[in-house]
Amino acid sequence: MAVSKSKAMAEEPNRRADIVRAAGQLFHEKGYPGTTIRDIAGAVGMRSGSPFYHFKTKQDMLGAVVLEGMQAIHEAVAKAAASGKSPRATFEAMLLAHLDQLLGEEGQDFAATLLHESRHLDSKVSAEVVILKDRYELMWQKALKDLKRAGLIEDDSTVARLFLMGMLNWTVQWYRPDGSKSVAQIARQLASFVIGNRARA
Amino acid sequence: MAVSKSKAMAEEPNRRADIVRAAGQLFHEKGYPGTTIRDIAGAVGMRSGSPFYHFKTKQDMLGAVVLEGMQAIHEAVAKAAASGKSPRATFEAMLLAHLDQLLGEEGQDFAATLLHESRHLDSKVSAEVVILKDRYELMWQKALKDLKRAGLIEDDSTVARLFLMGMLNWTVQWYRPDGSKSVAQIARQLASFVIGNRARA
DNA sequence: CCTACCGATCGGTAGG
DNA sequence: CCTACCGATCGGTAGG
Repeated sequence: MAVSKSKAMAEEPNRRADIVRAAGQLFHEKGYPGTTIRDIAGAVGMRSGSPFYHFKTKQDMLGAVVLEGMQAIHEAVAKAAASGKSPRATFEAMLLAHLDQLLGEEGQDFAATLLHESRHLDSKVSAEVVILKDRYELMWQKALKDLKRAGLIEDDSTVARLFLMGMLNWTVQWYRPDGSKSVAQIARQLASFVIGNRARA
Repeated sequence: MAVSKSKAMAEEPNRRADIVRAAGQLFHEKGYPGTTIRDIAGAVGMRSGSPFYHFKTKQDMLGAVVLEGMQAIHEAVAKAAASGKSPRATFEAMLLAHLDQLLGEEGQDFAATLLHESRHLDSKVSAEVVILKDRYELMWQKALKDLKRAGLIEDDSTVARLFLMGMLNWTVQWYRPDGSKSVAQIARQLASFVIGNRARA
């Protein structure tokens, strides 16, 4: 609650952002149709009619969550992809970035909602998401191509990329923050699983 | 089953089974909370109150779908596991069995609903499903152990099994029956992806 | 952002 | 399995 001084971070209460965060959490937990406006309002201390001051419809809330998740995960992974390290180190950094968005504390539910609730989007936002997703997947396809060129994997096909996405995205189903594995450990193990240990330092 | 004599297949209209099938399809398409009793009733040509002649609650319908899916996929994979072939061939047969249940025409939506809508189960059926799932996953853990013992993979840990489950179960998100890959091709490619081609005939 | 409310739809039931 | 219906809840709105 540092309101005055350098109100850089804990800014004046951004209620819209609060709603998006609460909606993301609830959409992830209970699914989009299983979440009510009253759930969301309650989670941010509002009455049931008030979220509509910030969003026109429930659909728009889903759109905001999904688009925010898409942007965040793309940005994080793109940064890792451009880090200029070796193919293996770059790949591992990308894995970590993706998992961190998906499982970490920050964008957690944005990305998870993106992956599992996108089918409930209406056509307008949906079309936008498809484009962004294609662009995102291209980054991974390129990463696989680099790994193959370096002789670290054998298969850099589209299906191989989908296998990889499956391993990454399925973590949502089993990862627990209080479990025995950290996100970084999982990323490392996944890299080894895909590449093997031939090039292991 | 096997009621009278030879009217084995196109039996007297089994309305309960019709409801389970329709419910599975709809739960998979629109999610459990997004599916209404009226949707299900409509899909089998009933009025909205009639499904309750066969099931006490909507929850019970979900339970029936999920349990049926669990049983079917377990049975199919157990059979493949016991085929007595080489570790690699057995593994590939198990992959195919799992994918066939998940993506094939038969139990299609049962298994898919199982994977994605189980969180909406109430505690009673949920507990039962957890037990069955553990038993199912044990089969896979054993398959990985056999592969490692045969020198075909390096990592047979729990997390490795979860990676594998991710690759398998994520196919629901992208597989299309009219696409360029058959289920059998995907199973084969997945085996190669995990094992590599060292032992390839 | 709240109060007060609307029409629509939901899961489920009684009675046949 | 249908007809007819119930109370509860839903997404959304008007008016302040």
